[in-house]
Amino acid sequence: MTTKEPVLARARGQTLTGKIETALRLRILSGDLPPGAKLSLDRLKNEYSVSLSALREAVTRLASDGLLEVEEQRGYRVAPISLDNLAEVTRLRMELEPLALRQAIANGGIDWETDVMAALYRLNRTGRDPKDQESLEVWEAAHNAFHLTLIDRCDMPLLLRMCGQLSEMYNRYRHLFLSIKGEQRDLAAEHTEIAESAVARDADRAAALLRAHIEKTGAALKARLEAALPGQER
Amino acid sequence: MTTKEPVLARARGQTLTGKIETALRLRILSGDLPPGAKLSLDRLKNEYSVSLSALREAVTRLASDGLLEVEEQRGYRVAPISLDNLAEVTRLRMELEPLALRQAIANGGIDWETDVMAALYRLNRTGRDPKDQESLEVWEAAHNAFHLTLIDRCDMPLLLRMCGQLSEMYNRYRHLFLSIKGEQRDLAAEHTEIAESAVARDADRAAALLRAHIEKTGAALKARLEAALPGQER
DNA sequence: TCATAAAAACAAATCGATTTTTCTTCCACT
DNA sequence: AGTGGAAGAAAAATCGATTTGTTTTTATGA
Repeated sequence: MTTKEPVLARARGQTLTGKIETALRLRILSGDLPPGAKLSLDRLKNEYSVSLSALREAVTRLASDGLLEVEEQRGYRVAPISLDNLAEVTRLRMELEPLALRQAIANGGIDWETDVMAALYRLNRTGRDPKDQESLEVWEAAHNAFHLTLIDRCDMPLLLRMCGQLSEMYNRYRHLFLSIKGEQRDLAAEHTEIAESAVARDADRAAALLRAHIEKTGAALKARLEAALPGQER
Repeated sequence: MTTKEPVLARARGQTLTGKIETALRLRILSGDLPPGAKLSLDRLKNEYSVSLSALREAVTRLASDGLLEVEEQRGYRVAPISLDNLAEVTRLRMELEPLALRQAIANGGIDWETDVMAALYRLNRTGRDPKDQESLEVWEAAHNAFHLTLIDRCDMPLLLRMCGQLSEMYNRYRHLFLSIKGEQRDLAAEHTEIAESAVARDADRAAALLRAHIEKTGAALKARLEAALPGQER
């Protein structure tokens, strides 16, 4: 549970609704609002000191991003998690991100190549200290930026939006279930290979590597989730 | 421009917001609210005799479905159309629907087969009379139902939502630019082939046929759109 | 004791009015 | 004439209160 004033004040230049949306989004992605939890609009309204109208619009937007589920006349709840859902998100990312990457390789020029290598450099130079919450956030930001930079030049707004939403759901699972300790992979090597194939215009190889990268992360998450949700059937 | 009372009264059991959403959605898809048009919330509020809160939530939902675009502090406008957008929608449908179809073929049993053949039968028995607006609507409903039935059993809610949104955008282009007169294709034969391959569990063939089917429609629409938007560059 | 139904409590949906922001017009000044 | 900017108008965002619908509780009859 976070305090309210700082969170709302931080995001400037936006509309109030946008600020609340951002604040709630962070709480959902971080697990502060756990999967399946019912949202009391009344309570949130007081917590953030806003009117129902603003709050209502914020949760409507979050629902459309798949972070909340809405039952008419019965309120909102945080989107539940499940093995099925994780499998679908993984599967769709495996299809869509390589598609976007191929297009980006076709469209991108020297600027794009530069951006990719820059994002890779920053990511590989960013350390993760399991004990330091802030370093984890910085690493995640760099990781997200790297994946986005790879595909950003695909020039397909709808596809980018889909990939963005899927990544967001993915990050929630990662926050909830993936501690760094268990990681046995050389992530840096994987990222570097992907970036270098992409910049070298080897679309087939880059797409295959990206697909495998997503699949591996998905498998790791699945293992953790299975351990955390014992007895639940597919 | 439609009258208000009947439209809102027709959709029962829903929340008021839901009714407005449905009414506006129809007007956008039919072209009654043309691409790029600015929405005056004030005018719509009076037109439908509802409060701003309800209307606001309705347009927020439509925006999240990609039918409206929102600029903060500056209002909503109907999503514009373009060759680029049409190309992206076509491309994504070509990727996603076959993916869903393969999964449906893997998952579906005798019930699914039956549903597919039933939807095919209804579609092929539904005539289109260019002069009769109602017959066009009936045909379109049958057509949508057929495509949805094909992939419904993929058991991937996120994927189905994406396909649904893309189809919706597609149907808008069809309404705006595709008269039946120019159609030189044997649509019934295409649909029949797809359905029969699917039911016969020939996933590769069914997916390829569906992909080609979408591509052909996309090409036809592109030609019409190019004719209608002269001088506009890709 | 259980089932049923009325009623009280609670929460979501809607409303009308107010505040804030953006857009437009018009005037002063160079 | 052209630029800058202030005043007014229009539109979006927000608010607090009311209405409508859902859930829970309690009382009644079999």
